[in-house]
Amino acid sequence: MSATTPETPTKLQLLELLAAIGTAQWRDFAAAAAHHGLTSTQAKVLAQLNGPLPMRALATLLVCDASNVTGIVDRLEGRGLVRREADASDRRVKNVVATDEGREVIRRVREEMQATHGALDTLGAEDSATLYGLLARLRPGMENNA
Amino acid sequence: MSATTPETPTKLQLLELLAAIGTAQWRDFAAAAAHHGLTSTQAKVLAQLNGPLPMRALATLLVCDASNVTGIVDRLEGRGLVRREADASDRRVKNVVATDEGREVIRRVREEMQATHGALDTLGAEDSATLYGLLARLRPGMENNA
DNA sequence: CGTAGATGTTTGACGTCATCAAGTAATGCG
DNA sequence: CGCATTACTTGATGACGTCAAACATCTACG
Repeated sequence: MSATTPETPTKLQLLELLAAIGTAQWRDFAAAAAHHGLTSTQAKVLAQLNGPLPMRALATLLVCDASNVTGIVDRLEGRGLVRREADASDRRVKNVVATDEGREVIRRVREEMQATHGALDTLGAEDSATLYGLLARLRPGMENNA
Repeated sequence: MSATTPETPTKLQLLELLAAIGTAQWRDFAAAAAHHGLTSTQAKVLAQLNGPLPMRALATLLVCDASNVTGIVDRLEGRGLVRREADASDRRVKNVVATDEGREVIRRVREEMQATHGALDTLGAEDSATLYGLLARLRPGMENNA
């Protein structure tokens, strides 16, 4: 057992620790994105684009107004990282697709999250598995909105 | 053992899961803040104010430009959630202090993070301790920036 | 079929967050 | 004193975020 068992933490302590890790990872992500001339929001959008996605779906994923997505995609399109394509079956929708350059940029951003990578490297295989299991149990409850 | 041991996850999987949890918690926080008429940034500032803090220190904590803090504190002060106080020993600095109302509001925001609280409640004492231990090991590496 | 209502996207107005550059005031040290 | 440093503010500018309104297209129902 490489994970020692500390005293049972307060829910508040756990919450605070979770928040700290979350913001640290976010900072790491934002810094890596900035390194490539992207805002964190732009990088976040790019990160969602595994396949073509309608504007509306993007807005839903980002939990923001659809009109907001217009501007973000405009700027990404201006840099050639993304393309709008007409949808075959519904002429109202425009599908957003990452260009080759866009895919490459987001790949590098992920690669360059040094701090996060380094931290994860300190965990052995067994601890990683344990952490993964615990977080996986947390996830569904946290994504259920009110 | 209530935590089953899953297959060893990829570093990428773990990273993605961590990101998902982080954004879910952030959404929860932002929603609770909005419920009290605060932007997430304002709530974040309020959350830092355990004691009096100079503007500059606040900017350092938020990892942003000092000029940015001016506006945020202006708006919080406008709502009576925060006060600027002259520093006794250095007349250049202004210490930001949460008012009673400010403390009350941030207390409620923390209370109302339903999703996060609910998710944490699904973990037993032992699992909480394990998670806490693992995250605590991750934290220092993630906060060391490049 | 044909129109009424729902849906996807964009535009415009507006407020907040973020940066940078410049200005003012106070500190501190030679 | 003089001069660099530090703390805070102001003003310009851009990205994000919301809402309301316009527009085209789809869908359902009579």
